[in-house]
Amino acid sequence: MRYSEMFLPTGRETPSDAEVISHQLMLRAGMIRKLTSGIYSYLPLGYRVIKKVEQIVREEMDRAGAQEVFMPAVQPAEIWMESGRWKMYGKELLRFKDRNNREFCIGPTHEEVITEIVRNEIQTYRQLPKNLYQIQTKFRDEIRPRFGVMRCREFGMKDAYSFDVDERGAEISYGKMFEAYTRIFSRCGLQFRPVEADTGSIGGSFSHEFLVTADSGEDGMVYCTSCDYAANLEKAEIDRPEKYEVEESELLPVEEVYTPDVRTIEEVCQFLDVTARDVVKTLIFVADDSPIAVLIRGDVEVNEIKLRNYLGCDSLELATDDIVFEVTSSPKGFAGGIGIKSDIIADYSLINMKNFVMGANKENYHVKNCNMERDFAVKDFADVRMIEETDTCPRCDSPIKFARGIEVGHVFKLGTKYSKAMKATFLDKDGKDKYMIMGCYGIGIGRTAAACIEQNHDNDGIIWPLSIAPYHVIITPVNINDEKIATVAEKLYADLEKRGVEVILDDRDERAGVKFKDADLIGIPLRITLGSKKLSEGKVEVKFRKSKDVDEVALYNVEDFIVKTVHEGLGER
RNA sequence: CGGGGCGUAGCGCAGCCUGGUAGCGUACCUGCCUUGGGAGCAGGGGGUCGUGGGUUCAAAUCCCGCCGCCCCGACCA
Repeated sequence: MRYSEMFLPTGRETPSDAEVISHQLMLRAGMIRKLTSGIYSYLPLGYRVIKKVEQIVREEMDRAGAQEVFMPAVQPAEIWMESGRWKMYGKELLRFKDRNNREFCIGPTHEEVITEIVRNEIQTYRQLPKNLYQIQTKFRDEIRPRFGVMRCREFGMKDAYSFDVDERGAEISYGKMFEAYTRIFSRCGLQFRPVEADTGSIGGSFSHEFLVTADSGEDGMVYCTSCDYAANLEKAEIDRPEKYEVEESELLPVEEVYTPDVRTIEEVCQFLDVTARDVVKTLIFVADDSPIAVLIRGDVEVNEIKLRNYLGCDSLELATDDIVFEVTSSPKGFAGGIGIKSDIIADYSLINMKNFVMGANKENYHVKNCNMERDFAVKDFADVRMIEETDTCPRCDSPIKFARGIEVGHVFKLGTKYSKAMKATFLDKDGKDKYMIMGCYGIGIGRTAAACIEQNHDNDGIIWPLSIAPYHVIITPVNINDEKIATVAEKLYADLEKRGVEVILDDRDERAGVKFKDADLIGIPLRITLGSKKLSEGKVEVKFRKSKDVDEVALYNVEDFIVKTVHEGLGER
């Protein structure tokens, strides 16, 4: 395409409302424009990238045996009521009524629709397994959209759904998707890591997130320095410690101490001259309307996801001040295990604690030398804390490390959650009706492109890998008014297009510097610079955006050189 | 939903405190000049100052309501 004819509004200035680098660069490179909060248009350059990502996704999904479908964005409330999610999904589900006052939503995901299709059309095990996918616009009314296209409300997503006759089959389907995802993100030129993840509101038995490593990522992950264990921070397990008796620390008598206005762990430590490891903090939660006390060592944090999973509750939140008063008979800051009016769950971190400090359930008092069993009863011990960098790998006990990442893909083994709720059954070999075992698999398309920019940019702009670059090559004639240069540029442009190379001819009557800046900003992997001096020697320059290397190539050879470089870069032939 | 900030030309911002002809940079148009990393000079076009009301002789500026956007938190495949 001729640059002069393109709709490519690039900008020199960084838009003030863009926080992360990918958002800034997508705006500056004329890839996207915001319509309203969390809702973006893709301009031609951006849409070309999206289509490249989609194409890679299609090829790898098809290779893995999945088939593409296209489902409605607008969905009737009935199927969501059937699955139980009309109530569960909350405000993120955008709901509305049609002219007949019937309720609808805009699909944030398509488990209900696909299950509705499959249950009607599949009767026997002979028709299974099946894996169906689509690439479609989703809508999730995010509480706070941010980071441009990375966390927005309307976004393009590939979602796939597998249906199997048994657990074993479902695991094979899951494995195929896992492999396909690995290929997809590799082909997109991303550095990523699959990590064990929580299943969240989608539900199901286990899942992996594919996180693109980036400091700007919203997800924390932990990985083992020795084995291949890696998990989302909110999922990362912590082993139950061995119980051991320490001889010299015999149980001391309980002692109530006056601690006026001493509420936080920090204040308690200072006031009583102890460390946070000697203190137990007591948090009151409300799980599905009933209060529960969680005891945990003072220096570590409660992992609410783990707690929610352990309790098996739908809603979980920290108790309000009045509920705290009801349960502990004291204002916030003095809660403890002794005499509390609720069940107590103790984190594993308490197992070896003796003679610890705790709130007294009495305003302005704490208790020293508390001990479990002797002083109060714990209903159960559980792993409900956030992992720390000083912990060790739950699999092999080696040191672990933390990193941040952008979630670009998520695979779930759903089991029968939806097939049961929506009665998706098939007739098995033994003549009995059985529920299909499902899996679901998502990839955020726009987010994948944004993640790629987070990982591949420099001060001058984006650095696309060839596989998803909007164009492979940009031809930059230093002076379009120089007839010789213009002629060569035109011929090279036509020849490269003929060979199937995606090429921009920067035929604008601009100074060279302007063209260079734009070429760098939009991140085209290869630039052919045509200047009069080199041209008179029969040479042109080929500049590599990523390495900044410049190759001098003979004019007669440049077409082949480019074709070869592009093919090699795309991993062809 | 709680807290904070912002809304003035396509973009980035000043002006507001202390009311009195709406400005700067950039981008855009015309001409000259220039042509290997966002040149220079001259001339020019473009703004209901988010919106509704109030105060005032007079409101971008002061007061009240509303809307939008951004940030922090809570929340979230």
